[in-house]
Formats: sequence, structure tokens, C-alpha cells
Amino acid sequence: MKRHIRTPETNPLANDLLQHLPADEWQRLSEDAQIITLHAADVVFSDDEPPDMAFFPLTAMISTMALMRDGDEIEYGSIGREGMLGLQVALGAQPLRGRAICQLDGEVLCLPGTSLRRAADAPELHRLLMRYAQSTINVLAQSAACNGLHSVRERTARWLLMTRDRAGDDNFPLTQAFLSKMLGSRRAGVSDAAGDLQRDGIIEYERGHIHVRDSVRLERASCECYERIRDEYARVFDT
Amino acid sequence: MKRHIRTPETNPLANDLLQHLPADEWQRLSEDAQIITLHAADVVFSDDEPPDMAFFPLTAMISTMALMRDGDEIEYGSIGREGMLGLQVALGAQPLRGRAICQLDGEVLCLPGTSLRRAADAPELHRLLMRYAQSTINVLAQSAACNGLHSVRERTARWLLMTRDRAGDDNFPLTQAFLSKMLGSRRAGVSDAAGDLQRDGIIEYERGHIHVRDSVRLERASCECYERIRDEYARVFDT
DNA sequence: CACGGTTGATACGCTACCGTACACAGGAGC
DNA sequence: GCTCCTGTGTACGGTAGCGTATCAACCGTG
Repeated sequence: MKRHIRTPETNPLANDLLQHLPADEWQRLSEDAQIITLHAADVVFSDDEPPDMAFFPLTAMISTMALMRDGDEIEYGSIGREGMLGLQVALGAQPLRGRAICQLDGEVLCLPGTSLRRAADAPELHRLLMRYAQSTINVLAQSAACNGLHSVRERTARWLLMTRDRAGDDNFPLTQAFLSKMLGSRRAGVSDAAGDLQRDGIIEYERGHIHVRDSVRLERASCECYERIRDEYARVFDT
Repeated sequence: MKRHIRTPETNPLANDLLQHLPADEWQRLSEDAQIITLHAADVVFSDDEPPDMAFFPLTAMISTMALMRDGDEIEYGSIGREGMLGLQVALGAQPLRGRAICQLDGEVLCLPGTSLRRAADAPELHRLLMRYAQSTINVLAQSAACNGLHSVRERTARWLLMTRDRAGDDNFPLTQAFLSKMLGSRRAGVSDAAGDLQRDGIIEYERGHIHVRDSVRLERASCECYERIRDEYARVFDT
């Protein structure tokens, strides 16, 4: 987690939530903001000492992970430029459980809790935060259902599609070991699923790098949860 | 969903959220409140026509269900006297997906969205709603993880424990077919899991009725998610 | 160049769970 | 009593995914 000396004015608007703020609200919010660069596997947030800080991904992607006592772990959410990490900070509520790690290298705008809470009575920011909270709830509900009902193959396809959207690119770095941790499954299981997709010419895998060749067929291999979650994110910004 | 003619003053406080409101806020909120009696399997809320209404269970228990296109369904959350259904109404946000059905007979306090939103700037109600929203997020995260990692047997035990807490009684009505719908699994699978628990003397099953004989051992048969979710609900009311 | 670490493919037996079926018991209605 | 419906137990073969292991290909480093 290396810090960059760079003013937030440079490119704050790459984040959809920030983008929807009127100028005056953004002005007020941005005073204490800072842009930092995250690298894959950086721990952004941990149970032990939750920072009083919110993070708005500009180009980075962050995954939220649940940890079990026996060491098992699984991703329960992921955050790109459509969202934020640290809603609990804005809500003045009890902290999130688990930890959050960086998934794809990139920048995040990062904001002290005090600043965010001070600005949170601004009408549009408040409205967006409330809508984003509900969106988070709806997405988590769909994820819970997906984990309960759908196969590793379907969930692999869904994960690849979502990450592709976040990366904004059909190519992105990813190892099967990493993906298996996200899905809470075996590395070998992911290898099987990805192998099938590869044999069908839908994706190409090569040493820590993946290329989505046919996103339409990948969407067919995925469960409907991909589509539903994508739509749910979009609903935040519906009038 | 039969309506009772009964003033909310009778017993509004059976709900933990309402119980934590100061008198003046409760006064203001209760003006348009109404208490209704729900019966098991009543549909409280549906995707098609989401009511602008919030529900605070007093003695009833409500389950929120996700529905897939192929007809599969699974419970992603459940609400008892510790919570509420209709957070999205209070947040002024996009509606919940899926549907909500009554799980255990009982009363709920029900409140028009307009009243709730009008009252939501009251400091303590606002604070509670924000904390409950975060709690909902944390619980859903744990549920998503649980569905991805834990066995039908563990999840059966967890579900029974949670329902026992909501019912406030070691005896409550439940068919295995119903439970299998909640878990998103086969009826036969639940029958196996419940059969094991019964052979071990932990529970007793009899034609739509269950009796929890040994909740300590039932908790051992469950995954840690029971404990975590219970603690998460309690955190809403931590100072 | 040789080496060790990383990544991906694949194989083994095993278990959990699936989809489906059927038998049986309890209760309600006739 | 008998019949029908609901709820439960259990059986069958099939499959998905587990835990574990091995091997080959690739890469960076010395």
C-alpha cells in the first residue's frame, strides 16, 4: 500500500459514486481526500484494527473476504469503480467483519471517516449512500443465494465476467489458486472449470493471466446472478 | 394476512428496534402504525409490487427469499423481533429483490413508508436504522460465506437454532419440505441431516413439529455462523 | 546454464449431495 | 371402518466437488 503524493483533483471522477456528486458537495468532501495506489494482495482493511476510513476505487478492485476459524475463507463481495469500501464508516455503525484485499492494481480515493461523516448530511451524498447501502444488501442477497444454489463452473464464469467489467479489459492478471480462494473451493476444482471453458474457446489461461475470448458464451456459462448483480449496481444511479 | 383492529400502544415494545426508541420518537412514529397478524406462508412482500411499507416483527418471524428463473429458491435472510423488513423504504432506496414470507405465526407492527421517512430524521431512529443496515450487511456476508463453505447438516443446525431463538421456544412448527426450501436443498437431504440429529437425541421431529432437546449439542453440530450472526444482531444495540 | 519456485493440468479414491422414487405412518374427512 | 392427503424415512444410481498428490511447463534468479 504505497502512498502517492497527488491531489484528488487529478481524477476523482473515475468513481461512479463521486461522479454523481454535485460540484459543491464534491468540493466539501474532497478537502481531506487522498489518492493512493493499491497492489494486488494488499490488505486494505482487517478485522483486528478497522481503520476509520472509506475507500472509493478509481481503477483498483477490492474484494471483501469472510474468514472462518478453521482458516477457510471466501469472498462475499467485490468493489470496483461503481462502489465503495467503508460504508460502515459513513453510517456511523459497527465495523465490517473479515478483511478486504486488493484484487487488481490501481488507484483508490481514500477519505477519513470524520470527513465523510461531516459531509454526509449533504443531500445528494446522503441519498447516494443510502441507495448504495441498499444495493449492497441486494447484491449480498444474490451472492448468498448463488453460493447456495450454483456450481463452481457457473460461479467461476460469473466471477470472471464481473472482474472483466471491473478491469475494463478482456485481459487481466489472475491465478487459479487466487480464484479458488475467492470461490471458497479447491484449486483443482477451479482448474477443471477453467479447463472446460478453455477447451470450448471461451477463455484462455496462461500463467497468471487470463483472456476472455467470448464474453457472450461466458455469460451463457454463468448463472443469472451475473446479470442480476450488474443490474443491481446500475439501479443505484437510476433516478 | 388478516388485519386486527388494535392500537399500536398495546405492545409495540416487543420489537428490539422500537424498544430502543425514546418516548418522543416512538410517539411520532406510532401515529400511523398498525398491528397485523401474520400466518405461516403469508407473502408479506413480493418483487412484483413492493409495498411502500415497513414491518417490525413483534412475535412473528419473516424469511426473505431469492427466486431464480428456473424456479429454484433459497432463503437469504430472516427477521424476528431483533429487526425489521423494509429498510429500503426507510432509506428511500430501490426495492429489495425476491419476496418475503411469514415463517412463524405472530404479530408485526406495520408502518407506511411516508411515516417512516418523515420520522427518520429523529436522531435515535436514524442512528438505529444506520446500525441495522450495517448489521444486515454483515449478516448477509456471513450467510453468503456459510452457503459457500458449509454442509447441509451444519446449515440445518444453524437454521434450527436461529428459529428457536426467534420463536423463544424449543418447540415450533416446521416441516422438512419447508426447511429444504429455505436451505435451497432437497427434502431428502434435510431428512438425512435431521435424522442424524434425531438419532443423536439432539432434536425430535414429529409431523410438522420440531422439539429442540439439546441446544448445546445442536450448537456444536452447527457451524460458527450461528454464533457470529447472533452476535452481529446484538452489536446493533451496543453503545 | 542450472535451479527452485510458481502455475496449471490431471489423477486417485472418497463423500456429500443430487434427482427421483417408493413405502409407511398420522390425521382429517367421509 | 376406509380413503385421501400430508409428512417422514429411506433407497437407488449418478454427479460434483473434496483432499491430496504428481507432473510438466514456465519463469526469474543466481
